[in-house]
Amino acid sequence: MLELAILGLLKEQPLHGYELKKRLGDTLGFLWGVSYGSLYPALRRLERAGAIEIVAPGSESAAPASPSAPMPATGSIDGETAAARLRRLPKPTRRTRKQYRLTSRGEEAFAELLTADDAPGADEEKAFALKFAFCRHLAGDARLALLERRRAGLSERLAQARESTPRRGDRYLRSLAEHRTETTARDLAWLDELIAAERRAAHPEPSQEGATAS
Amino acid sequence: MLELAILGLLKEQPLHGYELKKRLGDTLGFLWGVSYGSLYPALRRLERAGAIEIVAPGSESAAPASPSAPMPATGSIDGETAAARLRRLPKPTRRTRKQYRLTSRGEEAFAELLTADDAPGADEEKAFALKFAFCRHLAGDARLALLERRRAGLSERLAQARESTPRRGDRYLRSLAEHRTETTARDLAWLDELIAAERRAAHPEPSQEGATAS
DNA sequence: GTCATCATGTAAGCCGTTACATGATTGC
DNA sequence: GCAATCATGTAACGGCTTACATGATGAC
Repeated sequence: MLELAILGLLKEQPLHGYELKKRLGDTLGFLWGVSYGSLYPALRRLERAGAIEIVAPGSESAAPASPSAPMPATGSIDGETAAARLRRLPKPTRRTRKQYRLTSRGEEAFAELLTADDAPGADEEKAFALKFAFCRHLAGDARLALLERRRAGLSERLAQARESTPRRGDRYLRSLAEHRTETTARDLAWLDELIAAERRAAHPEPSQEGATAS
Repeated sequence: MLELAILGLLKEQPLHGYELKKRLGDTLGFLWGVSYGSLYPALRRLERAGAIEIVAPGSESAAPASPSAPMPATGSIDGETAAARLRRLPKPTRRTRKQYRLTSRGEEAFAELLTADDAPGADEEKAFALKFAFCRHLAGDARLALLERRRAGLSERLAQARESTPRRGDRYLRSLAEHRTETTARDLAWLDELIAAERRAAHPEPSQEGATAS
């Protein structure tokens, strides 16, 4: 899971650990928080596995123009602090940091992780969310497969819930189960929309008028 | 977490590990699956801590009439198998099993776990769901406090999401974030209903007609 | 006597966490 | 020089999983 996230972010641009952690919390933050204690070991694992490599420290200036956030996006900071922050712009010449870049092996690994359907149970939720967050890197059919696999899982869960839920337990437990069932149903509806959109994108506008058959 | 679930189930009736696991998957199954590898060690921990104790093997027949599922609830089993299953009814005289029962220390521990507000982050979701599932054992005000703590957490999360979500990322990431925001909003609405219901139950029908002031 | 089920447990490992230790760079 | 921030790492531990090992009981 963590490795998928790392590879996904590094695919966009080379980063060092510290920055990586910030991005992780920044763009995928709503999924989960990563700590250095797991991030750095993960980076070393990935490096040993040949999925990522350290960018030669000399080629730092060769990096392409930063694709996002040229300004620090001053959120709720008072003017003074913001000004101070602008004054000490990073001046990107830190020597000790290790910039990592995805290798071609890493690209493969990323694609595999993104395509693999991991065993059900466990974090299914998070696993799907993470894959979905990166699914722009998938081909149309693979993306559709991902969505439909998830759809199948949710659908089964919903069926089970509908079958065994309503009776058992006290009023709180029932309310909880009911709420969860509703949530699952909504997730399913969301997925259906996504799938429909993908289908539309795949073969655009096959019917101008007339037959609406399957 | 696991300990709370165990104590909660044992509060209702004495059970042995194997049965406990079944109940866990049965009534709380939608929360998570427990394996023997964690269940049995947990039972030993709880026993050593004095929260539960083994029921004297002689007093087995003293158990009250089984409160639920007098029939095995034959789901999708063909007639033959079902009949066979009925024929070999448990005849509850297994010698090797260890029936556990909650002690008064266990009652206290359960109450504490149910009342404690565990540090944010982590599984917040599951932690709340579990507590809520057992919240019939709480006094009205404590239950209200639980709901309101959760409400506060969700509310903050929603605010954060609304602030930082909409811009960043590609269309998939945005769709995901949006869907999650909606889900959070619905969770919040659900909680509001629950809280309102609790309030109504606490001081019932203060207004017959006229003033609807706060 | 053999198989399925009931029942309890241990060992190894995964995946992450917190807390701690260290050091470079920069602003003041 | 001092503090804040940037940056990397290690150690210890937590909680849970899978896989394995063991054995009692009852149906046939």
